[in-house]
Amino acid sequence: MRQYTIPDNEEAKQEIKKALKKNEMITLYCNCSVHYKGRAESKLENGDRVILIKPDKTLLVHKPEGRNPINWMAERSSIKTSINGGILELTAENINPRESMKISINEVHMLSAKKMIDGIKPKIIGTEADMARMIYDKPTLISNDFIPASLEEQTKYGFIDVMGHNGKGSIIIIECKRYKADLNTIQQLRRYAERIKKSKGTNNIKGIIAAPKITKNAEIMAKDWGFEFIKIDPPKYLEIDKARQNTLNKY
Amino acid sequence: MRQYTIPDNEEAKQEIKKALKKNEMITLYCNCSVHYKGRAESKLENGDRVILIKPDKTLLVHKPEGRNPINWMAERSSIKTSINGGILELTAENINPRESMKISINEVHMLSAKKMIDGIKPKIIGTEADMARMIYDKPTLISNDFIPASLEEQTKYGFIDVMGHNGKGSIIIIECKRYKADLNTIQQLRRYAERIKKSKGTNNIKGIIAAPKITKNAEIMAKDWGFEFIKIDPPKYLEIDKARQNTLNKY
DNA sequence: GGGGAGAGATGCCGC
DNA sequence: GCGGCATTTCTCCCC
Repeated sequence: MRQYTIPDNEEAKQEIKKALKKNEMITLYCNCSVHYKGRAESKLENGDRVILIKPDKTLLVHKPEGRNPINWMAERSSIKTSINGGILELTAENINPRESMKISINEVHMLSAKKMIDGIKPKIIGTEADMARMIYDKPTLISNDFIPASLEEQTKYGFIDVMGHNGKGSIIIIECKRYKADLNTIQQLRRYAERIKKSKGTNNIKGIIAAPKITKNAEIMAKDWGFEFIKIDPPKYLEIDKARQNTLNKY
Repeated sequence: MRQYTIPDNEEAKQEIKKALKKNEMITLYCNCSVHYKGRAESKLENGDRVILIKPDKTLLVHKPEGRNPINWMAERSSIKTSINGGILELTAENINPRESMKISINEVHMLSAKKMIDGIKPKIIGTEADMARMIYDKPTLISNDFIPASLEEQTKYGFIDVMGHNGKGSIIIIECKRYKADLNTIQQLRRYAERIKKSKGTNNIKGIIAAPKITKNAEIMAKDWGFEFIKIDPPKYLEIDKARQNTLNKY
């Protein structure tokens, strides 16, 4: 762990070089301007920022507000340091997509660098895939005659969250949304329905939207296309655990 | 600017409290685990992380890789500190959407805090809106008879990038994409076209996709629906400046 | 605040 | 690599 408060730019440059070489996590508090050119072009005038350079050479420029970096470079960027007329310059380059960034630092308020280890991945529950699994495991959430057949089925035109039938010749396809179904959701379902109609040569297809909420316009469009909206919340921890247990108990 | 290397947890707690009160930008290098519950549920086991707490009370937990935080809380979160069995705990709460986070910190490797000022917003060029403006200013990019009428217009049919006609009774609607048009793009255009057909009672509508690239399937679907794909790149700095100058010169 | 759509979206998985 | 799509998406803008 190395820390420097208000180093002069030459000292900062040396420390950054060292830390980059060692693949350390680098944090800079500074006043800087940023130019980016690549997928678009952007110019950010002088202001106070926090710069994060990660061991994988992801570069983030953060303002004092907001969740997202105001500028960034994707991982594996090639980062160089130099001093030009007293200004500390960081340049970063990427190929594919071709992009470059120049950060002009007037003053470094603070610099820290440290080796970091973290191979841990988070467990997340309550995603759309979890919803689909819940419905697959408990089809009565949809209807008493729903018989699920496949989960997250890959078709050429996208994957269908849950697919099945009603035992009376109707194919049932379900699109899950973890928050709110919108126009896009209906279009998605419509695209699947059209593909199946075409490939199976049947009109006997029932489309279902499973979500906790739906926008007004999406509801109208769903009705227009004969789709049904069923209010279903994404699962919580315990329900998931129970469902998994049930699945395990079956075998 | 205050910096502390390997403070004990009690000292770290006091400093964090102070910095929170002063709305400073706080950075923590630490080993911690994270629990999140709200829009979903997640659990992240112990590892080395960088925690950023912004003056607007956005909280970010960053791993040594990747552009996005592995866990976060939206701005205005209410953050509290405590020590429990030697573990430094940060809890954050938000209402609307209801969410909470608990970070359990084993050891603080480094802590820094500083007041930051930055009201600057970036200028970005090369967005979809820039593309639409470019086409509006130079309609021959589309065809020799295209007469643009509206730009980025909120119609009751939706948000149509560029809309116009060909002087011979055909309505022309253009959907721009700054990178690659996909199935979604076609569906979007299709939705607009359908709504206009319905409300104007005409079939004389030409849909155009303007983008540098298009996916294979999107191209097939576009042909199915009689839409035309025109390869157009988003504008660069100089072209934009020229276009703006032209627009200015007109008035 | 809801609804709709873009973003320098990112990230994941399947082919 | 492309393609399709979810995301604790975020962010902006309009109604």
